[in-house]
Order: sequence, then C-alpha cells, then structure tokens
Amino acid sequence: MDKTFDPKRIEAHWCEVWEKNGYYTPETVAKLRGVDRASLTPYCIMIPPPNVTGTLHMGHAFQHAVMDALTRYHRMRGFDTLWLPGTDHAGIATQMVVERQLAAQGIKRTDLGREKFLEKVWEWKEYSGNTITMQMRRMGNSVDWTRERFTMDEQLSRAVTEEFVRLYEQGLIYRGKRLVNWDPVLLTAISDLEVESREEKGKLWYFRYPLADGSGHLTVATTRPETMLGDTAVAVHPEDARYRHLIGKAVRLPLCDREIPIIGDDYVDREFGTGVVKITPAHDFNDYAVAARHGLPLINVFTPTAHINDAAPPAYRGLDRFDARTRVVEDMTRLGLVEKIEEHTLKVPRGDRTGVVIEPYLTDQWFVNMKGLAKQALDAAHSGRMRFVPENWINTYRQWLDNIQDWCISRNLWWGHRIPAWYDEAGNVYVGRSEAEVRTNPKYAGQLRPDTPLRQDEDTFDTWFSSALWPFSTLGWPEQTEDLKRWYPTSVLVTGFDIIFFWVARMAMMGLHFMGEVPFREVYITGLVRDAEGNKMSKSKGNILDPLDLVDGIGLEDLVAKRTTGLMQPQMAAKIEQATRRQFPNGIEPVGVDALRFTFLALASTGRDIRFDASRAAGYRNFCNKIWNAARFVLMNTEGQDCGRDAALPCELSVADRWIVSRLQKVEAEVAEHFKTYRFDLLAQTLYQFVWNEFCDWYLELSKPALQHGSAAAQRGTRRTLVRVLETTLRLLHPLMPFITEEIWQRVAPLAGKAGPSIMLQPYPQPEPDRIDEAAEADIDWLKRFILAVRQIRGEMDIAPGKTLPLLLQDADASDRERVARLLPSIQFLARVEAPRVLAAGEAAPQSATALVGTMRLLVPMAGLIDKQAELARLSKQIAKLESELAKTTARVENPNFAKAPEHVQQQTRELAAKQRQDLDALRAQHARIAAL
RNA sequence: GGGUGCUUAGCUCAGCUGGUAGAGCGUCGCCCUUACAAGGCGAAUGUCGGCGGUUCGAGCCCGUCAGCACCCA
Repeated sequence: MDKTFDPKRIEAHWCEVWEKNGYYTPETVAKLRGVDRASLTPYCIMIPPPNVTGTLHMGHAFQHAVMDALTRYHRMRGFDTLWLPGTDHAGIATQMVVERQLAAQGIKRTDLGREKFLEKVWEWKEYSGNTITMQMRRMGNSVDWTRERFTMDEQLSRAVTEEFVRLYEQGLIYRGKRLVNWDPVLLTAISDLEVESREEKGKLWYFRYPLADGSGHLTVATTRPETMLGDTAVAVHPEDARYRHLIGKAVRLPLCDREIPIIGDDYVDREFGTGVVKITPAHDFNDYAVAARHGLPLINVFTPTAHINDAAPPAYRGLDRFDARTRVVEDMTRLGLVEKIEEHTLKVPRGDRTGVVIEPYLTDQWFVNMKGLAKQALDAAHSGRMRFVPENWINTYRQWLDNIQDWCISRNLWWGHRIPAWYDEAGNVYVGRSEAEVRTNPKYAGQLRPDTPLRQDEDTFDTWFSSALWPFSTLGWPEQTEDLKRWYPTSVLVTGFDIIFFWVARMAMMGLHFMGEVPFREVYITGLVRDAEGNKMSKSKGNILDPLDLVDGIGLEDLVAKRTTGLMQPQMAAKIEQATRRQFPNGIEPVGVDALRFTFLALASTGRDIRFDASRAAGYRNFCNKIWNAARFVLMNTEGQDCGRDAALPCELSVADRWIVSRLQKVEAEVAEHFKTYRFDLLAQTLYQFVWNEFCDWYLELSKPALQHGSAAAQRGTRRTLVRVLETTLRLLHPLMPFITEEIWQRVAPLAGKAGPSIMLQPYPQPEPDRIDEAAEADIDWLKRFILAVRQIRGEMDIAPGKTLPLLLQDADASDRERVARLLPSIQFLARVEAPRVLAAGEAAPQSATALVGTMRLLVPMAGLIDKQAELARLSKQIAKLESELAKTTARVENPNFAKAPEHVQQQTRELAAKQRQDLDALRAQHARIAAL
C-alpha cells in the first residue's frame, strides 16, 4: 500500500464495479445473497429529482450523501433496498434556459413554433440531462440506475393524465377566469409559491378624484397609478366618519371619463394613506375580493405582456406598464389632480425565475380544490403516519395546509405535460385521457358529434403537479405493478425545508388521495448548505462550489474563471473574483469523495443552515489518510501471518484486545441509535473518535509490544483482534465512506475470515452485548490515566519523547501494584519509562516531578532532567485549578439544602470533594517539598 | 401582523429525562519515535446573549428583554 491515501485511483474503479455487477439493484443483491426478496423487509427512498438541465450542486451532494448512507446501511442490514434515481423536467426553468439559448442566436420561441421548440428542448435535455447522473455516479451514490425515471417519460406522463382526469371526474378540478400571478415575460401564470415578495423603495401617489356631483373631491393614495385606468370604484371604511356620508355617491374617474361608485368596505385600512383606496379588481387580489363582495365590474387594462390594452383610453394604449405610469402621473399633474407624492417602501412581487414584477392578471386557468386534500394530508401528519424529523417541521407543514388556497395548476408554457382537455368551437370543455376517449365518452355523447372539430388545450401543467406523483408514478402507477406493491409507501423522504410546501405537502396530498396511504413514513428535513460566511450559494452571488471541485481540487485561476463566466450580471465579476481570491488564495486542495461525503454527514446536525467550510473537508481527508495508514499498519503486521483463524490453535486475548472489542460493541450500538434518529453528525463523530482516538491512538499502540514480544498465542490473539476490529470498523464506516472502506476491505476481509465480492453486500455490524468487558475497560482506563500522567510531565517539561524516564510509585495500593505488574510492557512502551519501582511505605523519595493517578503518586526524579522552577510553576498551576474546582464542590456540599438531593448524588459529590481535597494536599505537600530544596 | 428557529472557546458547532461545560478547525510549546508530518505528544482558551424566577442544584425548565435569521401574510 502507498504511504498516502490516493482517492482518485480507487474511486473510478469501484463505482464502475459496483454498478456493473448490479449491486445497486435489489433483484441482483437478493440473488447474490441467495435470499428470496419476498422474505425481506422493503426499504425505499425516492430521490428528489433534480432539474434535468441543472448540474450537481452542494445541496444535492449533501442530501445524496445522506440518502446513500441510509441506502447502503439498510442494504447491508438485509432490507430489500431501493434508492430510485431520476430527474424532473422543471417546466419553467428549463423552458427559460432553452429560450435564452435561442435568444443568443436571435431566435424567439414563437419563431420556431411549438413542435420545433420542443424538439430543441428535448435536444438540450439529452445533452445536459446526463450531467447530474454522471456526477452522481462519481459520488458513488448507490441508486438503481435500471429504474431511473424522468417526469416526462411516457409512463409518468400517463400518470399525470390519469391524475388530472380522475381529479376532474371527482369534481376536484375546475377551470375558471381568475386572477392569477402572471409573469409578463414568460407569459404564464405561476403559483403563489413561485412569487417572491421583497420590500422595495417606491412612491405613494395621492390623486384627487372629483366627486361626480361636483361637490369636491376624494383623495386616494396608490402605489400603482397606471392601474387607475381600470378602476371600478373607490372604497372607504364604512365606519370612517370622514367619508361615511359619501358611500353610495360616485366619483368621476379622471383620464377615463367614467363615473365609478364610492363603496364602504371594512377591508380599507383607515390609517393608510388618506383612508380612501381605489379599487382595480382586475389587477389586485384584494380589490378582486372587494369587487366580488360588491358586484363591481372587472376592467382588464393590460395585455399579456403588461402593455395597456384597448380597454383603456386611446392615449395610453400600447404603452408598457411603467411608461404608462409615467404618463398617467404627468397627465394627472397637468390636470392639477396630484395632491402629493411620498417616498414609500412596499412589497413588490417578483417571479422567482425571471425576477420581473408579477402582475395579478385575469385569465382562464385550471385549479385544484385543495380543502379536502389538505385535510387528509394534515391528518396523516398529526396521526403520526407521516413523521417529520426533526419534528418541529410539522409546524411549517401545518401552517401552509391550514391556510391553503386553491392551486393554479396550468402553466402557459410549451415544455411540460399538456393538459388533456379539448374544446369545441363553442368553447365547451371535454376532459379525457385522449381525444379518442373524449369522443367515445358516453357522458359527452349528447353534445359532441363525431365530426365536431376539437382542439386540445394549449397549456401545460405546473411541474409540481407531476412531481406530486413521484413516489408512486416512478413505481408504475396507475398500473398496479409489483414494484408499487413492494415499495409504496416509501420509507423516508430526504429533502430541504424550502420545499415542504412545494413538494412534500403536495406529495402527501396526492399519495393519500390516489394510493390511500402516505407516500413516505418519515420526512427527514435537512438544512441548506451555505458558504463559509453563511450566505446562500448562488451563481449570481458567485459563491457556488462544485462538489466535484472539492473532490478533485481546483486551482485558483480555474475557480475564478468558473465563478465569473456566464453571469447574468457581468458587472459582478470583479467583486466575485476578489472574494474568491480572498477565500481560496491557493485554490482548493483535492479531498476525494469519501472525505467530502463524510464532511456533509458530519455537518448534518439539526440546524437549518449548514455553513460549508473547506477546511473541515480537509480535516476529513486527513481522517481518510489516518484510516489508510492504520490499515497499512494492520496489514503489515498480519498479512502472511497467523491471524488466529485456526480455532484449534491457542489464542490469547490481551486486556487491550478485550478492551477494543468491548468498545466496539458500544460504538455499534451508538451507531444504530444515530441512524435511527437521523443524527448523522453524531454518527460521524462517534466513528471518527472511535477510529482515531481509540483504535489508532491507543489500540494500535498497545498492540505493538504484544506483536513484538508476546507469546505465539498472544500474537495470534492480537493479530486476530487487529484484523477483526478493522474489518468491522470498515463495515461500520462503509455507508459514509464507500470507496476507501471497499478498497481496504478487499485486503483485510480474507484475513478476518470474511469472503464476498464487496463490502456493500456484507452485513452491517450489530452489537454483541456479551462481548462487553467492563473489567478490561477499567484496566485500560487506568492505564491511560497512568500514561497520560507521565506524558503530561514530559510534555510540560519539554522532555524529548524518545527519552526513557525513571519512575517511582508512591502510595500504590494493592490494585495499583497488581495492574502495574500485569500491564508493565504496555506502561514501559507507551510511557517510555524504565520499570517503575514501588516505594515502600515511609521510604524517602528523591526530588521529583509528581503526578497523581487515583491515590497513587507517580514520581519522575528530577535530577538532570527537570528544572526546579519549572516544576514549581507546573504544580502551582495545577493547585490553582484544583482549588477553584474544590471551592465549587464544597459550596455544593455545604449548602444546607443539599440534603434534598438524591442520595447517590450526595454521595458522589462528597466523594468528589474528598478526592479533590486529598489531591490538593498531595500537590501542596509536593510543592512545599520542592520549594524547600 | 402571524409563525419558527438561533445566541455555548478565536471560528464552525454538539451538549440526552436538570447533576463536575465538549468536539473539529485554528493557536502555542516539544518531537522527522520504522502505520500516518495529511503525523505524534502536551498546553492554553468559556460571566453558556442580559435580567429575573423555579430547584438542593439551571447551558438545559419558566418569564422577560436584547440581538440575529428564516417562513407566511
């Protein structure tokens, strides 16, 4: 083995072997194991399908590390395990990408026509769609590629049609002219979830509307002057003394020369502006509701691209909405009807994709009635059939479902699932799985003749309308396939809190509605990966990291180039470059897949932000190297040697052997608990500490004297323990770090008597409580304290580690003496001391540096080694520390009410105080002795 | 306005049903000891955001104030 771990060399090899041999596919795994799948418990995770045109970002890599750990863990535990991969067509996002590409060539989507345009999108999908899957392969994600799905696959598309037709037939879908959020650039409706409202600086214009009877005017305040062209009323609060008497009268709408009524409605906020609001029902959601209550007409004054249409006076027709605003204000000013203009901060709705101001707009759209669906979804969560982890996220879920609005599912896009609805020339709607089905549907027989021309709805569905089916459409629904029966409901959904509304809730609703059961038993909500400063990673901010750049490393220049090309706002480039050069002055060192995956898991605590710090990943690369070298050591000492596989030969286990085996059992139990509770941070920490701080720091060191000087039986026992513990540890680590564990396991497994094609298919280690050995743990605990005490003297006195020290023991009790005798080789080797001599009671000791182990005192004679002042300083420091601790303990014990504490706590605390007092006395005496010399 | 979190070492974060405050990274010493210098050994560092309460005992429970973040309207 090389001296340094080189991830690149092994990663490519293993991910190919694993996939080629079908280890990701449940049928193959069962066959290789010789078990009947029917006898196994199913375990299934559906990947949240990434956008087909995207690339793998840190958030994906993070969640995939979690999902793969769960998948590999359950596969090793013998579940019938499926992690199903796939991608989402992402209607708006993808259409935008392709439109932008065409725009660069001066082509518009409408120039091509629907069919040609869709061809272009499919081309792009083929080209870019494999990027993420390639990246996932490199990360070693053990998804079953034979079951890979795309939301626009033929079968999944059929599922969407089925969904729509059934909901329609059940009366849960309706079509209607409603006010929707309209993106005037994309020319589509979007759902309220796709609108981002941000505070922006604007103005508040105060306009005078003359009363129709000429008796004066009312002043309205508005943030959108241009919409006055569509006003159909002005409203005041019914109890507003200033205006109450005007209700029922009318004003003359300037510029339009229309008379509109003054109405009373308690929607009006008396404190805002003048307390009089203009009502524009076709262009404002609140006004729309007011109009509905008062039976007001709706006047739409915008075209789909947000230009003024022919419903407005001729002077404004064809103007863009912002030009119209300027024009309206100018005209009103000229008429002397502008009372004042104030600076004003307001919430501006913008499309989350385009960033343009969203227009409330009156169009025909399809809606799903959500009330009943939402109730089922709420019940499922409340009853615990679907459980959130961490559980507080149920609040977010509930909050949305409690206040749910009907869902606008139609998108006026070309890319997506086309709505299976047809219209005749009179505009009657016919819904069916196909035009042929519509024509043969007896329900429509009366009104639809065979020769009636039908045209299909031009629009497509909201992407989430299809991904809501993902947990079961991927398994074959609406067909009752074997896969569907096997894996639905799935075991767990792993996703971020940002799409609880968009996706989790909608999957729950559709799963319950169509399958009669929750789509997943548990929802593990992860935090969002942010950069080291806590900012969300985004291309426009220039702080994105490509997970593979961490894996392979990247030079500073390449990183800068990567972050600054293709920006939507090229003027940001200089700033981004500067920040990148500051944060990664030397680029990024390669860490390999295993280290990156381990980093993600170690960061997966319960918080909602995950700050990614590259130095953390470097730390775990070092961990990989540590594992690698520990394995080297084990192999160097065991390969080609007797590792105790022959049960007939005597095999002796040392205290250290029994200790590490005992510790291993406890670690295995902790690991199981952490998996169960999704505490991957604690899981990673447990394994890290076991490997580094117990196995490497202590066990491997303790094995050295045994390997060199032990009896044949003892050597055999130690070799056996070395290979077995290492082999088990590799299996424990495998779900977190698949590559390095596989590579090493291949060499170690035979020595440990294990056979099999891959560590992936091995059983996951389970604790065996009868191998816990408290006596061995107590011995090693004592030994560690003994050795640490000597090391502390050595460290603080700056004595070279290689220098062998003489050692005297004072006040050693019988147990101490017994242990010293029994553990002598370990003590001498690890503490680098001569065989310690036990001082007889009352025997004078030479001038020494002292340390305490229990009641026993370790004395390192100072002659020629230790400076008197240094030792005095060291003792003073310890005394001071102990004094403050004792003061705290004494305060507790001496509290008169301490008697109320449980007996064992009192006992424990008194013993602690006694021990501290005793140690303190010993240290003070020692200090006095040395000071006197 | 409604809701949800967060505030612990220089940084990033753990801290279980209340019982002697922890880890990683960083910092400072001493070491190229034949698994590993991507390493070994040792060390330093905390008014657990403030105030009040409950309790024998509070980082943890309750109240309150402050600051920060996010979601919904």
